[in-house]
Amino acid sequence: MQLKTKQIGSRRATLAGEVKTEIERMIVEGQLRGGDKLNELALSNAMGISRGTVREAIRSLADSGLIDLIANRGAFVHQTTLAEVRNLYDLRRAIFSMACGAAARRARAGLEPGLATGLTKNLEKMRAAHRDNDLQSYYRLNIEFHEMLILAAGNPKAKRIDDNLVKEAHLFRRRGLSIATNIACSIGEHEAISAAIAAGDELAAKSAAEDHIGQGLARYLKVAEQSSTQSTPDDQEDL
Amino acid sequence: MQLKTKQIGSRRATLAGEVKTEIERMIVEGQLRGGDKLNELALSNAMGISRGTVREAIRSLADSGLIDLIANRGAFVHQTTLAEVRNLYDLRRAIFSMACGAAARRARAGLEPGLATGLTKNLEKMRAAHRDNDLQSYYRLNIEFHEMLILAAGNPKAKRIDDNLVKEAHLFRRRGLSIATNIACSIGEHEAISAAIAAGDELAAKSAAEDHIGQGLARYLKVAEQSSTQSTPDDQEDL
DNA sequence: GAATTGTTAATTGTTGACAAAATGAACGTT
DNA sequence: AACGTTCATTTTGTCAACAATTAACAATTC
Repeated sequence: MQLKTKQIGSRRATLAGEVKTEIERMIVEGQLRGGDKLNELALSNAMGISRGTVREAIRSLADSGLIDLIANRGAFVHQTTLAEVRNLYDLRRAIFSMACGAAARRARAGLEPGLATGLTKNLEKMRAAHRDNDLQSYYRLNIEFHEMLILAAGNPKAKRIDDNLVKEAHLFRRRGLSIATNIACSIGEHEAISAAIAAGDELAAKSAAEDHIGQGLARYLKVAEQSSTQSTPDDQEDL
Repeated sequence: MQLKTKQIGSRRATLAGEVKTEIERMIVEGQLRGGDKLNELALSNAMGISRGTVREAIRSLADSGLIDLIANRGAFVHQTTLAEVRNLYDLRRAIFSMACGAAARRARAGLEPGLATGLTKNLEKMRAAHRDNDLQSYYRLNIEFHEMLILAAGNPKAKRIDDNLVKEAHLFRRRGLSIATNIACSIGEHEAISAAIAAGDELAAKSAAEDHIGQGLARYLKVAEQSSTQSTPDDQEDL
């Protein structure tokens, strides 16, 4: 008899870890914005815990790129510039291309059963979401598509890095906008990737992936450009 | 006249930061090996500082990939497996290729004056070091070559990620071996990269870079294979 | 003798207190 | 008004102590 009941209820591993994810959430969801200072005392009071624990959480978050640490002055939410966004996308393109190539290779070798069908199913749902104008589903499916691929590459580190890159890019000015506007521009690109994977064509998968991220940057820049010229009010809801 | 020279020489910003680099050094130089536990109390005693400071240093190091954190059990030096080495090299190839492409583009645009001559000078010295069998210089020049290129890409984040990847790959079994044996196999590859950069040929630079890292992995695996089959004693000195 | 259960020692998690540095306001001088 | 100085306040850096968890080992049961 093997009972794998590791955690009753929803006990936590450590407090600091919980605080870390909470701070990360606050940043990604826009509750904390680029340039904002993370006051240790204020945070610890707000959360009802000790300052040291908050400090530990901040430190463990610092290397991800979301937070800048300045000695004796504190921690600040990183302010991503346009130039950095380009650099982040360059990195992401390189990594995602590598991942899709690896995924194609592994699929061809039979190491990723269900990947091809998973991708096509995702595509169907995405077309449906587009037809129904269901932005929320579309957004979720888009993330799922990328996740399936980068997981299929069999390179956990690549996923971790990519996740961090996405989060950091997300910090540039008003996010959200790009999502709402870019809807449905990328289904064709997804189809190209999916087809290459299904065919087990590594090179085609790589170039389709590169193209996709490149187009994504172009769309992103276009929207960022627009929103910066017409002085939009702050938008904060997102998902 | 007072120019706010707060830190002359290499004075520290914070104690925890110093401890961090010290622990990192211990790991990279092999004083601490994969699987070893980082005992907070022992480290703090050895360094003559408080446990909390050591703890903070460990936490800030955890996300780099060098250290695994297990709740309530402590911190352990990450044990890199062969499969992980392959994955790390896949990532490194993607990133370095991207970087060399960007460097070529920027060089063509005149944004990186001195890059081409820097590379050729490095190559000359490297040939000399090879001729004289000066391993130490060769090793240093090799790092310098890569550094020049990844800096010329104008993507600081790429450099940070690449540095971490190298460190983590370094953790696989006995390092050092690969360095001693692989000497001088890669000058030709460096020449190809340098030529592509000088010509401002982005595509050629990318493929030369990919080839270089790919060959590097092949060499690495060959040596790792050898050393694992003949049960070598521990080697620890390195540089 | 092997496995399970108490019991104790070692280690990590968390907290509060003190020291050092930075911030900002009041103030005087030019 | 601009600039520097002083000084109180705020905030970060470091430390030592306490609580909670894990690991080691003896005691007990079958």
